[in-house]
Amino acid sequence: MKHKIRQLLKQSLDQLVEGGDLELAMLPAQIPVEHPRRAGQGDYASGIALGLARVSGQKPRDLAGKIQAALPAAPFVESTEIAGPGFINFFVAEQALIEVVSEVLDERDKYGTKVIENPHKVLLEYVSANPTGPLHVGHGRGAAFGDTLARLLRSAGHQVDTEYYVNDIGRQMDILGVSVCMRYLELEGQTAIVPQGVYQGMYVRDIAARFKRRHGREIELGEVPRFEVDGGTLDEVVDSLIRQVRDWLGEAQFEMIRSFALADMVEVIRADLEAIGVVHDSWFFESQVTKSGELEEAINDLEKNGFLYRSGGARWFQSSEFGDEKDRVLTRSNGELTYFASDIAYHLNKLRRGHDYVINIWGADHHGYIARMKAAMQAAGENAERLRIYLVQFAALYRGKQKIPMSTRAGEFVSLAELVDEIGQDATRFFYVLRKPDQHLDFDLELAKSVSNENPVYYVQYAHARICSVFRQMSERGIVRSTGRNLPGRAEQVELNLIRRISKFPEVIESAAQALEPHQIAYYLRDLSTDFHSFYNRVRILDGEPPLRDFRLNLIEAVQQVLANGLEILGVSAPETM
RNA sequence: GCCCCGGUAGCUCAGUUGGAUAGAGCAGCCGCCUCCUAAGCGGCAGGUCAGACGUUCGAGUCGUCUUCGGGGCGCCA
Repeated sequence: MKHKIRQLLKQSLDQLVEGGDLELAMLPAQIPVEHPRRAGQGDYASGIALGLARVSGQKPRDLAGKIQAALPAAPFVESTEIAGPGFINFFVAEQALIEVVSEVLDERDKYGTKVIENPHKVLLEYVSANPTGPLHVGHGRGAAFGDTLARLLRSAGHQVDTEYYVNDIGRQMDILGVSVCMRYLELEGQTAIVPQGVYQGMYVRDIAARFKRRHGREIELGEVPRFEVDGGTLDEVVDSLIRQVRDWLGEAQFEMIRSFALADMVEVIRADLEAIGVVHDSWFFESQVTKSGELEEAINDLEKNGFLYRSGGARWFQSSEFGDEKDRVLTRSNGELTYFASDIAYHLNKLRRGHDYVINIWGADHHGYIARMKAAMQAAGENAERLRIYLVQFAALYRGKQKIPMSTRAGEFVSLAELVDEIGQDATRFFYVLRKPDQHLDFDLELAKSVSNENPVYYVQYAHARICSVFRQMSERGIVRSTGRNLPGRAEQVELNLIRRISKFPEVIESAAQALEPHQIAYYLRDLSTDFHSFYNRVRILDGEPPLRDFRLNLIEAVQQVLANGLEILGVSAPETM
């Protein structure tokens, strides 16, 4: 409907250009059409005349009048008016609104979808937390956001592939391996040490226990040494411990434990995600780019293009050439590659798979990496514009007023799994997505638990369940709807409000998808639910005269459908009873 | 010191790319179940949009500065 209004305005403007009242160059790329805030100002309004007034040297209201006069007639427009400083308000014909109900009932779960004019093929990477511990509440936000975004974009008509990038090699995995070794020792009745810097959480014991069950017989502990952990910085102690454990167990046995821990951890994470309905299309392991040689190729590309140099025994990438604030190390002076190096190879891999855009959802703590990653893509000869990186702000966890620190290494965190256990998948997802991504999120556990019955998600679900209930009643009373969809007489205000809201659903999907803002859907559903609950309280649907009754049944069925479509995007269930 | 995000009702947050008289939920107060689910509805009250200046017909929205809060600035991941 919005597009149709815009179309009318465009035709009018074109005519004025032809008549010499306006010049083509003055026209904006997109003609503004909005919903007036106040009732009585029409269904749609455009401030186009206000914008054009200055550049064309005409008074806004005069110009608005010319535009209005040149508007082509359209059956769905009841009337137009010039209002305020020069707005053109559009009043939609009641009949056109009523037809929206039919439209929803014809299109069903397709209503509101495929609203994008030129669909893209998109690769969306999100979560990608290191497999060194279960997901915590902070990761949950990225997971809920990313998954909802994927659903939203698909719904709007884009083609989306989702991926999880796993850092499966490097020091962190060694530390995880050592941590599991220590807990395994404990299970064998030996004395183990778990100094600071080694993963402390209970989940490490669980991994060790599963390892023992599966592979306990294959491990030869031999003489367990006394581990030296004195002196040096935290990092030095940890590195020394890794060496000691490797020497003691031998590379083969250590690798066995390390790789088991990795696989086990990945499974835990996969299960954590599944518990809130998040499933990635693919999982990409960092080791893939090393084994395939892509890592070397990537570095060669940069070298060939002349953006690498050596200094202080390390190999640097000239990211400052592309707007980064300083150059970055690719190969450390000890010969090891940084994670940045394999990240470059991975992102080149993604950009070369044939998507229009590659979208990354990163935690806000990674914002310093955007410039260097885009720099690397450019240096390697790719169009960095195709890589879109979006940040999701942190979720800080509170228990009442008490802030809960979150550290995987220290084992202090509230896991996502615990959260979902306590407040459920639907409430968890809705809570996360209710905030726009660039807003800090204070997740108060006490509150989330105590107000769980007042969570907006139940308000929306309740609307859906209530409608289901009306249809159950209808069956019980043996009521059979006629197939006609006309409304006898005039619609009431509550009905029109509801229909207007339904008619906006496609616009909301378009807007939310365009802005990558899933929260718009959540707020829309809440508003739709409000309109429905109002309507429900105002009229007795089943007690009306058959023609009116049947129209209202169609109306709430349309509401039910839109609620279901919207909840599907959020990954929240649409229950039939509550 | 530099960079990113934020500051809107007592609390948690929206605010449709600069528009008309700034909204919702929770908390508070007053009403509504003989009736399809009261996890609901109606009403009241609640605001210097952190502050200042600027841009213009018009600013919660854009710019500069100040201030407060969160995060980031490594041959860590």
